[in-house]
Amino acid sequence: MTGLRAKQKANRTERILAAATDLFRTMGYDAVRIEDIAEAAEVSVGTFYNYFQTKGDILVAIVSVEVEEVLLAGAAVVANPPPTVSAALNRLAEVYFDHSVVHLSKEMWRTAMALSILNPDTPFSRHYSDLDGLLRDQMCCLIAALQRFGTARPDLDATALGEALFNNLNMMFIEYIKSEMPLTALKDTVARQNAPLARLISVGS
Amino acid sequence: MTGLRAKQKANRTERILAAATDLFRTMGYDAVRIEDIAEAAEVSVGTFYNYFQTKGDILVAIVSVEVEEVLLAGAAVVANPPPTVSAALNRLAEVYFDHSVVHLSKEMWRTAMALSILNPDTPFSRHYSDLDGLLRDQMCCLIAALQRFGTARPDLDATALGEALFNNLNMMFIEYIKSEMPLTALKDTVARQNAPLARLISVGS
DNA sequence: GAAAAATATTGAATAGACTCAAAAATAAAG
DNA sequence: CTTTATTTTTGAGTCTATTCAATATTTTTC
Repeated sequence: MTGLRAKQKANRTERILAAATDLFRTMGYDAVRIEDIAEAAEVSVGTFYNYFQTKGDILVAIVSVEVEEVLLAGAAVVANPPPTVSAALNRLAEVYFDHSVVHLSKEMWRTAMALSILNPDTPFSRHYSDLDGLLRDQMCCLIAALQRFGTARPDLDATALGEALFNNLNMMFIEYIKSEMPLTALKDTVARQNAPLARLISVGS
Repeated sequence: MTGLRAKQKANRTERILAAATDLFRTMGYDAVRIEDIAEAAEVSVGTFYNYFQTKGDILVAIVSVEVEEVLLAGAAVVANPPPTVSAALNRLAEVYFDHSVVHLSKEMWRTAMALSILNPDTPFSRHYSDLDGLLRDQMCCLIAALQRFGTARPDLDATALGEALFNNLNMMFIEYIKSEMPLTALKDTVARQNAPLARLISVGS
């Protein structure tokens, strides 16, 4: 694994990823041609396709890196949740949304999500879906944690609730990237949607 | 408006739609070229683009027709809901899913959903989003109806709940079309997710 | 009904994602 | 170090969605 080939392969993967990330961010996904990425990475078009199956593949790879960060940020919330159900749900949503929006434009998110639906069997799409699954699990863990802390009613299926709550977040995020909606409106809407559920889930409703 | 032009336009729209529907269903969306559709509709490629902005546009148009049927089927459930919250939620989900699956393959759904995310400003995408909004409203109406019937607790924000419940359905449907999951598994999963919420929403939980 | 204006059709041309057979680079064998 | 085998790179070529200037059709005007 220390052969010349392995080193060059790693190096090229990095160069292509870096070039694509930079170009996507500055010019937007659509405006970037494979030829541009290849040129910036000092590689031929054919080689690009040796490293990534499609143009979308590399975007999903880039987006996956972000989702991993979101996951990390979410773990902090789950480890130390706010004292009420409502605050906890809204806090996790806020952390998710805030982190999702730092490095990636709505266009990039739209494209990545669309491609992960369109082409679910590509390796990077699968990875993306896996990460999504982990986020969902995180929401379930949050509910379970709230139950352990005595904040949420213990007689409820934490998994079922977490899944539904996360799916709502996810769908609202899609709504957000599809529209001109500002981030604050997204958060407000989700908070409004979470409110009655939080009340019902709380101990002593 | 009864001019020759208007008649021909209507006729051509119909021919193109019919040709595309048939070809998409028999060969799958990807395998069909615009040229094929144009030929089958006895029209030139250029004319196709006079009637539909993109290849995806015509698919979204076809899918929208289905969504309109789903909407109609859902209205029947809302007008006459089952006697428990749980049964009502699951009934609506079942009606949605069953109708969605009759005429359209998973590939067609994947493509249509992906395109409506990717390209939200195209006229047909907007129409599709509007229909989605109506479905969401329908779920809200169902909750409100259950409240009127005394089945569901009246002290809850029916809109917020309906939105969240619908978004969960929608996200699970995306999961379904992305995977090999059979329809029964989709229904079971949604039923499991709805269960705790239904219990909480019901009068006298 | 002929001429002018408005609208629609057409298919050859464009652009860009993706492929693939030949060439080059690396590794393994002797 | 050569020779052979394996892996990788390469870019010209393919395929298709999409465009657009020329052509044709329909409508309007007189």
